[in-house]
Amino acid sequence: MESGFASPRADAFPAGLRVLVVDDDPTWLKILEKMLKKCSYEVTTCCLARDALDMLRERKDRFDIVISDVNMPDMDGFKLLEHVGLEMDLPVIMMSVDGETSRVMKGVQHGACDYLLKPVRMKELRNIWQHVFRKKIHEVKEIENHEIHDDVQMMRSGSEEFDDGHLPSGLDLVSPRKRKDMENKEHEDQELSDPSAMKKARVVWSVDLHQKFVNAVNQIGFDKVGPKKILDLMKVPWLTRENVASHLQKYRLYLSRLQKQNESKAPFCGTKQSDFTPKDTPGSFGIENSIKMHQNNAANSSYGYCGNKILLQNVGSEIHENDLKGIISFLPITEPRKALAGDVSNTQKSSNGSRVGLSHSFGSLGPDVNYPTIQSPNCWNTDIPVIQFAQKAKQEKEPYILLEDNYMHLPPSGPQNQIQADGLQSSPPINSRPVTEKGKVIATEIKPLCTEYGSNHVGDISRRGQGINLFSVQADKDVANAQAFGYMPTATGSSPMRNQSFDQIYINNWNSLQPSIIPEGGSFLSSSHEDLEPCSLQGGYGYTETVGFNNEEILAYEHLDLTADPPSHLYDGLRFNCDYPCDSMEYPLMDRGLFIA
DNA sequence: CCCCTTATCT
DNA sequence: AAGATAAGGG
Repeated sequence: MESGFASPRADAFPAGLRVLVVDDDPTWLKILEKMLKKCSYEVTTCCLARDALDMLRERKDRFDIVISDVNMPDMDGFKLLEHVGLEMDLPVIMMSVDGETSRVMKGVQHGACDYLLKPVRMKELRNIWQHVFRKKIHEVKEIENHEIHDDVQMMRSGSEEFDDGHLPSGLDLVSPRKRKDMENKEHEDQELSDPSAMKKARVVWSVDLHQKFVNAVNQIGFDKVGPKKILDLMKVPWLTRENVASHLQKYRLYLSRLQKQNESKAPFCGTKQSDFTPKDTPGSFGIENSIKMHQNNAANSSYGYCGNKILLQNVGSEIHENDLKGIISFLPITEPRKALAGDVSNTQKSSNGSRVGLSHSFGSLGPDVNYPTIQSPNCWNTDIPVIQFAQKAKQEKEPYILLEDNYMHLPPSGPQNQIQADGLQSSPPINSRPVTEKGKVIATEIKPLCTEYGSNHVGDISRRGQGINLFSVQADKDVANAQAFGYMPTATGSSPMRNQSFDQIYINNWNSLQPSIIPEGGSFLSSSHEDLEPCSLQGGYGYTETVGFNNEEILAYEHLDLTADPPSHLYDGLRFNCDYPCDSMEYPLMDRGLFIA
């Protein structure tokens, strides 16, 4: 299904939304451009309405939305609006300094989908995608009336387009459901014309999304998190505070559940892996077991919140371990490097009665990372993480927003999973030393990922911070990613993983990051991973660089006075140091899991 | 108000 | 179970 919205990264919608800004005042242009870019939109500016019109005429599909000032010398904004409305089907947002009702009305009458008052606020811009989205829904619904689709089926059948992680073109954000008949049409139309009446599509917290979330949480600091802050840091325009709040609630819930689990099992930990095993919903793929093992093992390689805490601490924040309410506090401080994978069963058995087994593994983070490998042949699939979600989506009755490519990747059937999984699995982890425990689990030791910085930072983290099992199925993919990344800088060239599966993982992963890395360039897709590679390495691991930026700065920018240009260095700094990709790379090994238990 | 948390609903 | 929404509090 084609979409009018040909954003490079449909799954990252609305990142990459192509906005044309028209304003005769260059200062405003600049401000708006920056603000819009901060929303991860792709911005084109134009100070002449005529030029704008020309551009639009030249290629109607070059933009998703137009924002135009009302008062312009060469052409009245309304005129432009009229033309655009007439000649192309683009949502247009008008703006002006005054909010005179008649003007606004005129704008709306002429077909403006919105009317903004200057100074325009970030919030408003962040939201403009909705107009595109709305239009998109219209289209989808229209199509729906003619074709019968099962959404999941559709996704699957079209999976070739999606599998490569390249634009599935379009807002498959709305999963179209089967349409009964025309009876509903009126209802639908009503929905369409009145978005407020429309059932909101649920946000699916995909791996990537959750990753952003966790990164944000980490950045903020555990004791200081709040939905709003997280939202701001995540820089996902379409996300609402409520979304985040809800997710946060679940996240906390999950963590506390985890804690309890750990508390009760810890004394005996190591004695029974299965005790750790959460009750997974039985699945038809037969991967449940491995997943469980994953989770268990993953516990050993996930560092939860603490990492960042400690990082912050290192940078001067006054954070004490007990600040990590219930998250870290329940875990004892462990000596680093004490436990290697090889010792796992050992250490666990000899645990001193306080979840040491778990902690030990954490302790090994810095230099030695316990890395969960999967034995089951069909569970090592980059795409598998989605399964839970995908299944859910399948049975879900309401429209789902499938925001990340992961869902698109879902292979049609088990076998395919297996194939990929096998492929992946056959590539042994780097420097790995597999250790079997109870004949089920293979724990693999991984050497320091990034020794240069690892000793400084990660080392610290591991030393003091013990984590929680934030991993689930999804985590494994991410661990893999982390490893892939981690190894990049110091790769000795002998990494088989890199050869075989790195690219795939890497690309998959980066695809979803792209919008935030290249908000400016315009050519999302053209950026191959070669382009990205350096970025991931330098920016990704530049802990010291990124740490300097914090919320306040971001906010400062956001509240930037309109008369003044935002300091470009700051802006750039934000973009390159603080944006998601870099952030997310800061702690490549941490917090990469979803908390689906 | 705005934001956060908790409870409840779907 | 995962997310939305309502309710209550600072």
